[in-house]
Amino acid sequence: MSAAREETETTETLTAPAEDYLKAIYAIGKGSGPAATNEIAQRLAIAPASVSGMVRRLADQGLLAYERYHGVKLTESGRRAALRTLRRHRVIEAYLSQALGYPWDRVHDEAERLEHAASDELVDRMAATIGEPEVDPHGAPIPTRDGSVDETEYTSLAQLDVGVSGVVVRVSGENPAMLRYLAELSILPGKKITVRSRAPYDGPITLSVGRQELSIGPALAANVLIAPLADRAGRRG
Amino acid sequence: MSAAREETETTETLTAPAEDYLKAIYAIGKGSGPAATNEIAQRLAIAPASVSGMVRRLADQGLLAYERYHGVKLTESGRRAALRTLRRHRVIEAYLSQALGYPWDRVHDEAERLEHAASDELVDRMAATIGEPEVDPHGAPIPTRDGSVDETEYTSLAQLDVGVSGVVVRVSGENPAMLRYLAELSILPGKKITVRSRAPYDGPITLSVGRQELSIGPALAANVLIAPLADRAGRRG
DNA sequence: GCAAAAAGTTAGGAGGCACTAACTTATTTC
DNA sequence: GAAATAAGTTAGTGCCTCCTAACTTTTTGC
Repeated sequence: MSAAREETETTETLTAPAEDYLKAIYAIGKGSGPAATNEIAQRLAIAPASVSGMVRRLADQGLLAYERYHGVKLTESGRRAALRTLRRHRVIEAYLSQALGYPWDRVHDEAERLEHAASDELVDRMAATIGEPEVDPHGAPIPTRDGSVDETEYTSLAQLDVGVSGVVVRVSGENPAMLRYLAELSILPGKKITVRSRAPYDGPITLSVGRQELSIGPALAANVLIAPLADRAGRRG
Repeated sequence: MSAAREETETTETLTAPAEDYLKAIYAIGKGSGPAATNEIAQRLAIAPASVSGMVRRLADQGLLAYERYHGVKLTESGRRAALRTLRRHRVIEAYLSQALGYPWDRVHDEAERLEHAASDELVDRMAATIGEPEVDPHGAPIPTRDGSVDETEYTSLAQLDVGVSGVVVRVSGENPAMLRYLAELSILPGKKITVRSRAPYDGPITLSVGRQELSIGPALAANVLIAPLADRAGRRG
C-alpha cells in the first residue's frame, strides 16, 4: 500500500538532469518496463547512490512510480516527458545532419545538449524544414508531437541466421568511433546485408554489403538492427 | 595591494549562469568599463546579494577583476568569453530568423537558451549556412570567431535633431511586444527615417518613415539606433 | 534455507546559485 | 564634515545534483 504521492503535475519545466533520467529510464524499460537503479546509474555515468535521491524527486513530481529496492517505472506523465525529450533529440539530430551537414558520428553529442534548450516550436520548425522526417540519422524513429512512437523491435545483425538477408534499419549506440567505422564499412541505414557465415564462440560474422564481403565482431553486430527480407535461405549457402 | 588570485585559466567550460554574468558585465561596461553590482543584479533579475558571491567565483576563475565595494571589470579572458557567448547568441538569432523563419520578436528568448548549449562548430556552421552575417536580426553586430566586434556607438532616435535623416541600424531591447510594435510602424533596421518634430518635456517625436508620418514616445525612440545621413536640414522645415 | 554476493539505500558532505536579513562602506547633501 | 541615503557585503538558508562510505535488503548459489 505504497502511498501514492501525487503532485499537482503542472507540467513544470524539467531540469536537464531530470530529462536525462527520464530518457534513460524510457530506454531501459522500452517505454513501459521497470528500470533498475544500477542500470540508470550506468547509463548516466553517475554513482548508484545518486540515482536513489533523484528518483525520489522525480517520483514526487509524479513522473515515476517508485518502490524502494524495486526499481522504477515511468508514469504516463513521465513517459510523455521522456518522449518529448526523445523527439527533440532525434529531430535535432536529423536537422543537424540534413540542414547543416553535420557528420553522423557527431550529431548525437550536439543534440544531447540542445535537446534541453530547444523549445517545442523550434523543434517543430526544424522538423518541418527538413520534411517531417520519421527517423533520425541512425535510423531511430522520431516520436510524433502527440507522443506516439514506432516501437517495433528489430533483430540485431548478431542474431541473424546465416543465409538471411535484410536491410539495415538502425544503428544503436552513439560512440563516434564506432559510427565512423560502420560508415567506412558502408553498414548504414538502408543498406542491404546478407549474413554469409558466423564463427562459433562469439566469433566474427561474415557478411556481404553491396558487392563487398567483410566480417565484424559480434559486439559491433549487436548494434546493427535489421529488417529481414523474405527469407530466401539456400539461394547460396 | 589586492592579491592577484589567478587560476590556471584553462578554458574550463563555463556554466550557463556564468556566461550570463559575463554577457551582462560586457553589456554594461561596453566591453571595457566597470560594472556596478546593482546594475548586474538588475540586468539578470536577481538580488544584488547574489551577485557578490557569483562575482567572487568568476574573479577566482580569472574572468573578472574585482575589488570589494568597487564593481568589477572583465579581464581579457573574461572579455573573450563574453564575446564568444555574444557571438553564439547573435549568430543563433540570425540563423533562426533567416533559416527557420522565426519571427524577430521571438528569436531573442530562444537564442538566450541555445547560446549555452550550442558548440562553436554548430555556430560556425549556422553562420556559414546563412552567409556569414555581420549583424543579427535587430542590427546588433556579430563578433567574429577571433573575438573582434564593431563597437561603434550610434545615436539614438531620441537624441536626433529635428530635420535630420538617418538609417535605422539597430533596435536595442528585446521586449517582444515592443519589437512587434516597431515592426508594425515599420521602424526596422535599414529603414530611412527623418525626424520631423520633437515636443518639449519628453514629449512625442514625430518622424517620417517611407511615406508615413508617425510619432512615438522618447522611451521607445531611445531604443532605435540611427546612422545619421548627410545632414540636409532645412530641406523641409 | 542460509551465507555470500549483488543491488539499493541512507548519511553526510560539497559546490553552484539563488534568497532574505542584517551589517558595512561609499556617496550625497546640507 | 556629519548625517542620511545608496550601494555593496556577509551570514545564514535552501534546493539541485553529485560524491563516498557505511548500512540494509534482495537475490543467488550451494
